[in-house]
Amino acid sequence: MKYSKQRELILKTLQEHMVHPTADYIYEVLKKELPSISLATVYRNLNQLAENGMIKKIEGLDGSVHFDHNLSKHYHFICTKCNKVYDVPYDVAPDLADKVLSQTGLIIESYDISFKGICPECHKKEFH
Amino acid sequence: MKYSKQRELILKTLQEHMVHPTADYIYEVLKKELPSISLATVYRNLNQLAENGMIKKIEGLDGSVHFDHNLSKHYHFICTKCNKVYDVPYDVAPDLADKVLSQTGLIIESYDISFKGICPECHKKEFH
DNA sequence: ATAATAATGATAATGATTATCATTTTATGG
DNA sequence: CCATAAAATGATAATCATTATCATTATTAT
Repeated sequence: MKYSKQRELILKTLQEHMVHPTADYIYEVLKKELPSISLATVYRNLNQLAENGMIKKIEGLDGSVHFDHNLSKHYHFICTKCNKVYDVPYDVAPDLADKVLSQTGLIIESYDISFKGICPECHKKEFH
Repeated sequence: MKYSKQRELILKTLQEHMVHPTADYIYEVLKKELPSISLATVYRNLNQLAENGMIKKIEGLDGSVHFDHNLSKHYHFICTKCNKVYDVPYDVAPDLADKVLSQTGLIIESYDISFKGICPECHKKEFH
């Protein structure tokens, strides 16, 4: 993997955004800094970074794809109102791979939990 | 929701297939029984059934969407080779909603776990 | 039976992602 | 430090799953 300014900027942008952005969101943000950047380059690099384990891909409720720079073990909470993604600490369900192995014999490489509910922000809005 | 033969057949087909089929797979199967059926009808009804809680939508690894007639609580194992979906029993991780609530304050409506790994079938093929 | 409502089939439209390809950038090694 | 090979880019066309549209048909309740 050869260095490129675009890839560096994409990774930096992902790390600076606490939300878990989509490819298109990163593209829109980066256009301000590097107007010549192409949407294809953003997709290419996000996928490449994910394949190399430098970032993670998350699937949203509505089928939307988000990216996460946080490599430490954790899960995700997706708001059913606004589709935003939040982190949930790993220790709510540690070592599930071992449990699955002993109960089913399946060898687990990785797993992800997506919790669904209404986030505090949207919950607030419900009551103005 | 009004009765229709198409919806009944779609639900029946889903129930008869142990795999968790995609909309297109169901369409291909049903065409043999009811050649006049339209792909749009299959999509429409699967979504409608899912909205009414009669079946469940699952997101695959590659972004593909599968449907599941099994409403009892359980999780999913997705093979990273063949993308097939298998069931994992609920009791490998029961009552996570309560744990998340007490640790984060987030109110969980539902959650799904997708385990990833290589399924026994693909594992066999690796060594012929 | 009839009127109201919902569902269908066919197809066009959408939207996100990927493929293509000529050009440019990066790494390397003589 | 140039020359070459390999990889990355930007622009855009292509793809593919899903959704929207709409005229027609089927279902339900009165």
